Amino acid sequence: MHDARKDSPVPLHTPHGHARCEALVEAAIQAIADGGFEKLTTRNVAARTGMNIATLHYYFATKEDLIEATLRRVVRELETPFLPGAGGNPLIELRDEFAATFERLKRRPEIYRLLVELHARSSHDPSSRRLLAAMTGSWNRNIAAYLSEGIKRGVFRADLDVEAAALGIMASVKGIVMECQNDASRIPVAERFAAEIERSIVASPPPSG
Amino acid sequence: MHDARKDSPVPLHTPHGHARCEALVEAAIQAIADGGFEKLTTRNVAARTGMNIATLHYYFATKEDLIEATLRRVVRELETPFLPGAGGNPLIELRDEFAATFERLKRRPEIYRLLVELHARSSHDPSSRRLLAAMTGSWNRNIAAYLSEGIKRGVFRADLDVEAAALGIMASVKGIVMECQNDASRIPVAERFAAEIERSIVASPPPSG
Amino acid sequence: MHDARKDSPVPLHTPHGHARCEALVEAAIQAIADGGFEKLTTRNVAARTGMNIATLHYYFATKEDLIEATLRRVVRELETPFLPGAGGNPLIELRDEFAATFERLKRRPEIYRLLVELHARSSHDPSSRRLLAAMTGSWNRNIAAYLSEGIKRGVFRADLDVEAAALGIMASVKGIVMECQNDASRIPVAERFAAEIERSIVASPPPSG
Amino acid sequence: MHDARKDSPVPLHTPHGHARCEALVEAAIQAIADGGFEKLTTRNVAARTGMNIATLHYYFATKEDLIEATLRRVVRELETPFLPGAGGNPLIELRDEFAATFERLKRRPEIYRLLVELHARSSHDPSSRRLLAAMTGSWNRNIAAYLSEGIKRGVFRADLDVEAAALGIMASVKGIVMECQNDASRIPVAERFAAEIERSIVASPPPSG
DNA sequence: TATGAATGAGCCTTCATTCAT
DNA sequence: CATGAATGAAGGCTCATTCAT
Repeated sequence: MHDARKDSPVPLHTPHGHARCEALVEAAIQAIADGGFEKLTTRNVAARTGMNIATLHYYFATKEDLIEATLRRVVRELETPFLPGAGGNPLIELRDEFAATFERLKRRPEIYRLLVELHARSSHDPSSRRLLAAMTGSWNRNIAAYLSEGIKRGVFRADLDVEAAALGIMASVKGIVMECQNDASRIPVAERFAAEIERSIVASPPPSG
Repeated sequence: MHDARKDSPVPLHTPHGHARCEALVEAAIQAIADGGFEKLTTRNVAARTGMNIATLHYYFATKEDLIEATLRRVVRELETPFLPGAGGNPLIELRDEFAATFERLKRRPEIYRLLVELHARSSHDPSSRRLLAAMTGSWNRNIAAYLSEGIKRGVFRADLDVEAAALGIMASVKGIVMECQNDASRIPVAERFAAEIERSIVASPPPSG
Repeated sequence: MHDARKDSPVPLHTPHGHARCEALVEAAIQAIADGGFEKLTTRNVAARTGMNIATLHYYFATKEDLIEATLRRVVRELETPFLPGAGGNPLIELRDEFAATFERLKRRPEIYRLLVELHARSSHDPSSRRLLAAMTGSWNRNIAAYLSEGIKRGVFRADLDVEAAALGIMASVKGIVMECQNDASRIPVAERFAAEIERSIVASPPPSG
Repeated sequence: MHDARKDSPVPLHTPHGHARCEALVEAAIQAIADGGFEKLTTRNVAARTGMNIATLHYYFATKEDLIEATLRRVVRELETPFLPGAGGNPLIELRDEFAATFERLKRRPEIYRLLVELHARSSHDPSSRRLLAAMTGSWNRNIAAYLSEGIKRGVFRADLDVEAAALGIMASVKGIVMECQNDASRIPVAERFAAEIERSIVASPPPSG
């Protein structure tokens, strides 16, 4: 969709240069997580890496470039490896969906902070909107794919509204993130909610007997 | 629920003064909706109301004061009138919950833009966090209350995990908002998802026959 | 020199109005003593008296007017009542000169803070310069007068350089003020210095015998 | 005596940078001399050097930093080189004390304007107070040292109250400055006063014959 | 490749002053 | 007389960006 790895405007000849870009992006993630976009200054980011502001601008010509690279990095990190291929079990995939969310919420909350910031930003920044749309679109397709597959296999309810359910799963994940972001103690409750969603999607066992 | 109208630091003697404060807050809402907190400048807000920057500062001593008043206003506007009193029908209330969301999403999307910004901001701003926590807490209690009432009346499933369901409903609402904010065409799909949630909560009709 | 009591631009019909002017001037003295001219704001002064800024401007059209009135008040307060008339004893007057300084340094240090501010200000403000010149001039004449009188009476050394001594006494007073302003513990030492000045001016007792 | 050259918060790598700091400090001296602290604005100082305001802030992070450096510079310039070493003649040193004052009063009056401002400021600014106290303390010790030395050598009166005399000399110098600052024509008179002080300190010649 | 130095633009805030009531 | 409301003009400071080295 985008012309590949346009993260840095500078041709990164050396691996050293690549590493510095990564460091800057990671610093930007932390900076935004710490204080939102308002507090994101090139000085701050550069300082976090021990680099000079001018050096930062050498790698990212403009602040906007750095932000784009940062958000792209967030999105990449968020792309859970769905491999709904051959032997993929749709139910497992659904569970993984939620499990990955909860896991990341505990281990790398910054990413979700940025996800919320990305949503906020997408309302007024076309570039962010495109990025988010791309991410949401592919995520949505993945979910729809394994839901369909699950229905075909009889794992999920036959009367499932796939489109609505796909949106619902994404919405639930995002909503859970918002609900738990500032209060980790709500995670267990959210996990019970996730389990309930699964149950409501899974096909009723055939009446035994 | 909130401790009085401390929105403005200036004792508002006249209704005229009150109106100007309102105008400033509304302008701030639009400004944030248009460009996020990054673009929220006192100049911008003042200009939108035709006032002088100094006049803005006459009503709100600091930018932070204006932001607080603005977020408080958003929260107030978001407090859907739950009237779970006497004849309140829990199922209707649940439907109203979603209906109000969809309605506002169409008619006054700015408020939800700000809700997302509020979530983003709450990660690093204690004042926002408190405000959001207060709002979420009271919302959560309201939902839990009508879920319990519904169970008692036999409208909702007897085995419902009230706590998880309450969180789930809030998460769904927020998730739907995020999903539909930049793409109104997704609203109908989201409505189908909302209907599905209702169904999964409502008690199964007794097997006829 | 100045056309009398031009302290307030408003004809003070009522004693009430006069009292408020006084209050404002006193508040200004305190404000300047507390934070120098830099911190002298009309708001601050008005607040100290419980008045509105607009009320202050009713009595003193401009900030400059208030400052002038304030400095004039300081000068007036500083004019020690020299009454070198009839029975005036020049030596007593000299002692009173220093005594009054030390007394005021303890009891009303604000006035000397303002005196130093007045000197600082006189370097760049013509109005202050004129005021200070007038004060210094009359003070100088007074001192010279009683020095001359004292010489005539044989109380002071006959070979005294009156002009230099008059300047010296003023300089000493001002210098003592600067030396003791921030360190009251130096006052006793300064008093010994003052006594020494007296001694060096007084006529040597005729060689007895 | 002062703890290093912390005048600028920026590590001055180049002599060029050092020169610009000097230029800014000198411009600040002129600005304060011209209009007092009230007229001291970063814009004004920057303009006097032809620099940008942002450039000023590159060298001095805050206005306060610039002021401190400026006052420190004044103090440094005021520290007359007393070299009371081996062959130092106490009487010469006393004369130099006054001579240096009169000389500077003619050649570089700005410095004394700032000295008066420093005294005014020291009443309310702790940093200025400390600086002034340090300067006064070391000056006082120097004077006391050569007075004592002079007494020991029989140059000065044996019954001299060293402490009081030291304070008196400082006070006289400061008072002379205040007296002559706006009226250079008074300098000759002040010089006669200074000569008188010398005389009153010097030991009486032994009665000849 | 890296950085010290520099800057134009802009931001939040304060201030003296005015004016209708 | 007195004051609430309003404002034009600054003032201190920050920021993204540039450029010579």
